[in-house]
Amino acid sequence: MVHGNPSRPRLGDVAVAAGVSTATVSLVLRGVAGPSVATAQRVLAAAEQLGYRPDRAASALASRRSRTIGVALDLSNPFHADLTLAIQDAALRQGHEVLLATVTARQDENATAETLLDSRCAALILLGPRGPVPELERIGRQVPVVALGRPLISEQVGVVRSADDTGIALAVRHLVDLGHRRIAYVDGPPGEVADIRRDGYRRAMADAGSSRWTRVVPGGQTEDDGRAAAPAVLRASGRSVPTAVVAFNDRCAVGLLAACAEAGVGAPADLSVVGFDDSALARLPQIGLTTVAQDVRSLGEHAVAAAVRRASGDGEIGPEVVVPPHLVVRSTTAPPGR
Amino acid sequence: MVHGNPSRPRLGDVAVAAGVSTATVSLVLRGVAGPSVATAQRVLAAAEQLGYRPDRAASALASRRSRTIGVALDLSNPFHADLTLAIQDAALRQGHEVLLATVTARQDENATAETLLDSRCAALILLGPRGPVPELERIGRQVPVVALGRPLISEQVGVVRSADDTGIALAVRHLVDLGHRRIAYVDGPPGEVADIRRDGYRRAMADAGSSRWTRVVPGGQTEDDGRAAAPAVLRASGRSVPTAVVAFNDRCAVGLLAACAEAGVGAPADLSVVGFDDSALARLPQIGLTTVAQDVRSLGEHAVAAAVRRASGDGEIGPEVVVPPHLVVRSTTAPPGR
DNA sequence: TTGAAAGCGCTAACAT
DNA sequence: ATGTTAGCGCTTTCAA
Repeated sequence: MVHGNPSRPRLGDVAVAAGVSTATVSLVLRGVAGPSVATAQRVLAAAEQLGYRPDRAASALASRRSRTIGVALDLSNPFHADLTLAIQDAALRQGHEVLLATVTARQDENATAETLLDSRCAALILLGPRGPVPELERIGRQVPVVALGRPLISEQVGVVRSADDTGIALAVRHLVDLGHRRIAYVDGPPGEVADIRRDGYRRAMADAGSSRWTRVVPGGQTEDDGRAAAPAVLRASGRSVPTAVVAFNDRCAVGLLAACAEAGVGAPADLSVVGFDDSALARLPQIGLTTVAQDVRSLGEHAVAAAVRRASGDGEIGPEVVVPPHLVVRSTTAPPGR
Repeated sequence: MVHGNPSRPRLGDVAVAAGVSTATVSLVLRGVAGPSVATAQRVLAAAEQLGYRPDRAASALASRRSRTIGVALDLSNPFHADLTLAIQDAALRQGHEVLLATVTARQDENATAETLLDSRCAALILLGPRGPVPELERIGRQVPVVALGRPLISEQVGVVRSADDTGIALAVRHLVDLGHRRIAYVDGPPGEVADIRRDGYRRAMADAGSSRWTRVVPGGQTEDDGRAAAPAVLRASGRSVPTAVVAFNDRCAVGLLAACAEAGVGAPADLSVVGFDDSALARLPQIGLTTVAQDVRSLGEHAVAAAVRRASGDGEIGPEVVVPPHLVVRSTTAPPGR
């Protein structure tokens, strides 16, 4: 880059301006005890006046650490946007910067993590990582890693997640309270998250005394998956058709809703539908999806805290953090018709 | 970070393994001519075998440049997600990495750009930057900057954008063809983009011979803004009520649609609505918004190309790139009722 | 074709 | 309380 970066001021420039050594400037700027108040003020003034900004790359190189937290997300997932915003906020409040990298068809989870690694992030937060555990552990051996939203047991990887089973139970209980008995569940993509939610569904149904009627329909995590699940949900006749459905997540629920509407099955008149995440999607007036809301703020806060704790190596690494979700009732649920 | 980063292999390690100097390894790995094919192969093999990955920070520090493109986006804007995905793809194809940073309530455009700058990005792509031009130029003096989606004239800032006026004209023409005459426009937030789209609306109306009836209603760029615009759109009685509306963007259109529906005004039966962007929002079956689609792929490609060109300093910087949009007709437009 | 050596901008002992 | 002096991992002249 021949580009005209009029070489921004460096530590040395500040040192000269303040009439001290670079070491002193470094100490002052990092708030390390030592320099006298007088020099500190001179240095601060000089830095301010020159518009000095430390070079993270150089700093990271020299100190073998950084205050940058890398986040790997899937931009096509609206819920990830919410999570990331929360993480960014929490990180800023805790004095850290955030760098994002997105998973795409061309750049898988691994490559995304590597990109972040190459930029010397102090720690990585992976949103809903789907790759094999050994893979995650491999990354975890190179840098502190926190998996957000995926339950897994590993020394190498920190975990922050919502209580998915509780969340599904809230949804089922809500439907049961409305009078529903035949409540189906549209499954998610293979993985621990789907396992927990599915189990949560089965247990909640059993707890509600409705264990005789359960139905798990194959689904997925995108709108298309939800759409594809519709026939299986609506199939069968008479009393065997569900009056309500809990979907793996909001996107899935939205696809399901669309397909049902096309089939002449309206929500909540003919079918109650509950989603999971409370993403921006669910909040759209046109959708108005009753859904299990994950506490995004708390998840972000804990994820950053865990990442920082692991990165600084002090204190206990601590067990996984499980955040309770809550139900948000909107307009896709109602008492069963007839 | 005391963390157990088992110090990944360094250039020196590869050099030792291959029995050459670090200088040679550096040359080979960067594909610089010089080393013989034989040494090159040995080096490549050694690097591969050790799982060597260059340290971007060190590399950037030493070479005073990087192959990382920083993108500043607003995660709460679904269209930005689409754009970013396209940019990521294009960058990868052109051999560059992408780092993202999001604008939030706490971290404004400026701070976001600085974060990216601190990580030594070779260039910045700002998605729909809203800050004052001098501000952008200040950043542009420090690093090559490309503004995506905002028309502005400046030596310091490259511009890649859609032909917004043409886009609006497509929308108006579509409505006119359907038989609409009273077509209103819901404005966007203050700025060049809104100016161009508004002018496009006025011109298109004039071209359609409908210049006598025009109406520009204050709006904005979020769902709430669209929602707030509804009363003004629906106000007035008799023949003075519009039969169709073009909104500044999809989010605005979606909010407007919701408010209209609540007021008993259905689309497209009572009112046709056209959005702008063709974001994921518009594609939702529940929304099915007729909208002006920006060519995301092309915009991303050009933005990256412009950023790289500016960063490498070779070739002409070139004028702004304007990409033609096209109309996507879905289900919120139809001939006027009655 | 290859290697030696001097930095890039910063941090971190170790001196003073 | 402050300065000196090595590096961090890489690139890049300049010599060989």
